[in-house]
Amino acid sequence: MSAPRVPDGYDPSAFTPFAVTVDLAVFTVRHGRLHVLLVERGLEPYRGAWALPGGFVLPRESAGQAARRELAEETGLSERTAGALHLEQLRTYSDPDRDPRMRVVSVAYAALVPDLPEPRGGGDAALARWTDLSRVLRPGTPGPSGSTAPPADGLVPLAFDHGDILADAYDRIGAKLEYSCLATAFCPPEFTLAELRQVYETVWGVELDGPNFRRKVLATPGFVQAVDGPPRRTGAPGKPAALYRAGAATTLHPPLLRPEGRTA
Amino acid sequence: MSAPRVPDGYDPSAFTPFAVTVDLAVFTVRHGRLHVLLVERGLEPYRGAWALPGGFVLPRESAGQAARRELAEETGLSERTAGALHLEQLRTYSDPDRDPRMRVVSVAYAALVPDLPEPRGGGDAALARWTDLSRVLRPGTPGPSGSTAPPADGLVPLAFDHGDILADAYDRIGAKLEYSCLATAFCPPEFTLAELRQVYETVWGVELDGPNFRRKVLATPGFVQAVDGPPRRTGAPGKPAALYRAGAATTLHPPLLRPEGRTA
DNA sequence: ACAATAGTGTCTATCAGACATTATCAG
DNA sequence: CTGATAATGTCTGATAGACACTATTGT
Repeated sequence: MSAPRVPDGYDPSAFTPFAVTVDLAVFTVRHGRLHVLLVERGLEPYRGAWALPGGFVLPRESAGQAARRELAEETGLSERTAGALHLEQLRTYSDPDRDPRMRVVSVAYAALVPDLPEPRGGGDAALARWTDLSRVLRPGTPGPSGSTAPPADGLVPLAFDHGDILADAYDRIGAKLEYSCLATAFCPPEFTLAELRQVYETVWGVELDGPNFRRKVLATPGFVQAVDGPPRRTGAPGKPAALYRAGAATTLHPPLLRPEGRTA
Repeated sequence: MSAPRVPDGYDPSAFTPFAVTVDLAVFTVRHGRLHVLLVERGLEPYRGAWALPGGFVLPRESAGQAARRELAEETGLSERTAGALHLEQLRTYSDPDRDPRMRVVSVAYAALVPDLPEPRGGGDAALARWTDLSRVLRPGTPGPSGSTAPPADGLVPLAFDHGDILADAYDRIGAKLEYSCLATAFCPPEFTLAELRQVYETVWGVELDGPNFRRKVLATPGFVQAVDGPPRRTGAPGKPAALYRAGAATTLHPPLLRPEGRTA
């Protein structure tokens, strides 16, 4: 609760001080594979290990504002551009021992961005790299496994409990694709239905039927919006595809369920 | 992030100290209506106003542990009994001005409990009351409205941003009923399908067709599990109903969508 | 011409919703 | 018997998935 509702006589200022940070799981689709933005740690502990980008919440900031600021810093984008990206609070991690130095609770956010150039911002962003998710996470990972991720097989281990956070984030966006218009956040402002379909296929790791996907998407009012301009594009063989923009809708009714009921 | 990944030379101990609390939105179904557990504040600010139960996270506790401890205290149940109740992290509220006295971030949890006796625990629980949700929240509330809830029409205003938290919690459980087995958490250990159906009807505010509901629930493996004992119950007229227990499944595939696509 | 991709049309098994029917209780 | 509730069965319109087919491009 905001105000400690405590028995009268209790000292309301006797609270335990915590540090509060935000951690970001920034996803994008590159070359048909899901990637996540990671930074290399320059300080102990976990020096040299990979971690999710993030940082402290400042004295006059909400966690959401801190997350958006960090997102702009780490991607090297302007605050204005980063402000348009999809950012969503995931959950908060508060295990007393998640940071060996002090008591830190971290509010995790998931961000979805279209395919961006390699991060080349100043300062922190210089250490940031897009990493293929399969190098960090096994697709079949049960998600919120026990505590800090164990050094699994060929995977790159992440600092702190960031492996757990990343697994949770991956689960969440996979589930949200089913009942929200979120997939458009992975696409550039104008996109083809094939590109949109590939977002689903990449995140879910399945193949979808083109015609059926088209029918479903176009039947959902407000999901996408046709661009009337010249209906062509790309220099590849095949019939040119029509372009669409993200529509006004935010949720899908009914949902676009992934094949084989695996929500786990 | 857990560890501040900051430029070398920055002092990692120069973090802003926050107080961290948990707030609980505890729901139950009483007399066919959705109720929420509220406490009356005995201290300023918002003295005498109603608020969600909650309290500080202790030095060696996770937020989840704190939420479970508070749940036990406020409901007057034993830690053991409360440990079996459904408790789920909602999101974290961190507006810098959400508490006028100091910087407090609060991790909100939603708890679902079967119909319990009026809370009569010691201390804090003495101030707790089950309150009909319609006295606090308009069903058509857009949920995460702007900032702290304005003094709406005939509604009881809540302290701090607890009106927003409660609206978010209500949205969440309504949505979760669609794709999870959560509804059984509102029921006693053994329940009839009519009781389970009434949970959906109460939370969604709709009427469902009995036979179709039955068909759908029984067709979902692991949702409910028949109790082989005497298939009777209650002293009311009508054919006695068979009893069921919650099954092993946790998610529903495919989901049980509420009528009239209103997820908003 | 051929391969490749976009888009249209069709068929079918399945499912949700509506509702009739039967079974079993209390009074 | 009457009213109420549980449980079963039936029908129908909508939908998802599979897939054939046409249209338009690059090579």
